[in-house]
This record gives sequence, C-alpha cells and structure tokens, in this order.
Amino acid sequence: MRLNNTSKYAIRILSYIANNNQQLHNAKELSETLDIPYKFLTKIMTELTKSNFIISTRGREGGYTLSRPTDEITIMDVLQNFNDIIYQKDCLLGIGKCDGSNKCGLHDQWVKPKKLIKKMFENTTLNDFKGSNFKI
Amino acid sequence: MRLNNTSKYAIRILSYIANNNQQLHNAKELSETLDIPYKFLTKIMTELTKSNFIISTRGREGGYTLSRPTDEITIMDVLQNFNDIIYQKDCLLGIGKCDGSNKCGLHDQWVKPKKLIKKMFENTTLNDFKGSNFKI
DNA sequence: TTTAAATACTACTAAAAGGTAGAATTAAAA
DNA sequence: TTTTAATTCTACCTTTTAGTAGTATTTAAA
Repeated sequence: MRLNNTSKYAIRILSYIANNNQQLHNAKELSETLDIPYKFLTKIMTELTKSNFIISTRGREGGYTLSRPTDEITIMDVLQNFNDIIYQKDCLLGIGKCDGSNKCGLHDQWVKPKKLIKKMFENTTLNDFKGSNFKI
Repeated sequence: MRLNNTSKYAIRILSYIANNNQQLHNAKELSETLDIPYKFLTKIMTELTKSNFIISTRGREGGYTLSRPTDEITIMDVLQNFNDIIYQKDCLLGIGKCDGSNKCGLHDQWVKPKKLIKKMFENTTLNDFKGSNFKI
C-alpha cells in the first residue's frame, strides 16, 4: 500500500521544478538537490520528456523545464504515467473486477477511502507545492 | 498504490476459513477453491501458522483452522504481519518521516485519506466476511 | 573548429516480490 | 507395521522494480 519509487521521484522532481520555474534545471543539479541517483534521474527525465511533462534542451547549457503551467499537471497525471494508480474497479483483493453487484468482502468498506484518495490525487496540482515550507 | 499479493492471498484464505469455520481445511482444498498456486499457498500457510493466525494439524487428515475467534482478527493484523501497512509517519513521497512540523508537499492532503484507510483496516475483522454474497 | 557540458540511447546488474521443486517429517488409516 | 496423505523445510527459479555503466548525440562557449 505505497507508491513505487519512480512515481515518488517523478512527483518530487516535477514539484521542485514547479517551485523554481522560469529556470532551466540540469540533471546534475536535480540529482544533487533531490538526492536521487544521477543515472536513475536521467532515465526518469527522459520518460517525463517523452510523456510531455517536461521539455528538454540538449547540448551544453541544456536542461529541463515544465511543458505546461503548474496548475495543469495533477498528481494523478503523474501516477497514471507511471502506472501507479488505483482504477475504480480494481479489486482490493485482486479477484478480477469489483463493483456493487459483483464484489469482494472488502468492497463496501473500500469505497470511501478509495474515493478520497482519487479525489486527492486529482485535485492536487504542481501549483500546490509552491512555497518553501515543504521538504523536497 | 496497491496491496502485495501475499497480503491479498492471506486475507482471502483467512476470510474463507472464517466463513467455513469449525472444519479443518487442507492445502489442496484451499488452493483449488481460492485459485492460489499450491506451493505458494503452503508457504503462506506456514507463515500464518508461525505468526499464530492459524493452527495447523500435521499428518494424514491434517489441515488448518483459525487460532482465534473471527472477530479477533483484523485486516490490519494481517497486513502488519506481511509488512504491508502505511505507518502514520511514513512519508507518501519517501522523504523520511513526515508530520505536522516537518512535512512534504502532499502531507496535508494525505492526512484524511490515510486516516480513513487506517480506520477501515482496523475496524474490519474476519467476522465481516461472513455471508455468501462475496467473491472468494 | 575544437572542446566541454549537457541530454539520450542501449544494455546491463542488483534487489525484492512472486512462485516452484523436491525431500523430510508427521500421524492416521489400511 | 506399512502406506498414504497431510504439513514443513530448504533451496531454488522467474518476474518486476530499482539502479548503474558506457557510449552516442547535441549544442554553445572558448
């Protein structure tokens, strides 16, 4: 019941850039600031570039920026990209699909928490990370 | 953001036994009924026996029963046993520990959903799986 | 125009989770 | 007392996730 490392790193990277927007950030800086292994970070950056969260500039003086305004990137978008979300009908116990008429023993209890989680991920954007009182 | 397979299987096994209590269930029956690979199931059963959720009887005509009344085993107990829970201070983004005074950018939004999840796992016992209208 | 500093690509290694194989042990039925 | 059917133990294999290595490509500064 936790996020995978790639998602966690991606969220932290994007929110850090959001918080220091209008600049180009290179992999070395991001890796050192966020304490993410350099080679793993560059791999994630390339994925984020391909999936259009990030625009990269190659060559000397290159680096990364956000591709869109900070309020147009939700946490849900990021998790979706790294295949780390709970789909509405995913059965918590892994017994196929789960809904009102065909449900596992935890289905009813799971409805509310699941909704709240979904809402949280959908309603939180990179904009919500602005401000300096957060760990990075 | 999902449970690991071992936890899922363990919950399904325990709740099935809870629902057919007062009998001895052997590994072959459980494996076939719940569609869990036999060898993996026996491994989980041995763990459940060692951690005192299950009492096993060895030898011919042996099998498994619950070690306690169904209302004394919560889902949280099971998840705890397979190291699959969210601890209160675990940071959702993996930046060490997280609390009111030292928090990540998702901390505040995460408080409510996390509480609901915890409550759900703590308040649901094997007793809640009784009845035949659930997938197994 | 060469060099330096950046991203991107390909391929690999390491660790964790999921799952399997086979033999040892146990205990009741035959 | 032998056989059969059950759990348990030890060791392994497979897949997925996490992370690393090295080289190729790109581009601006020197």
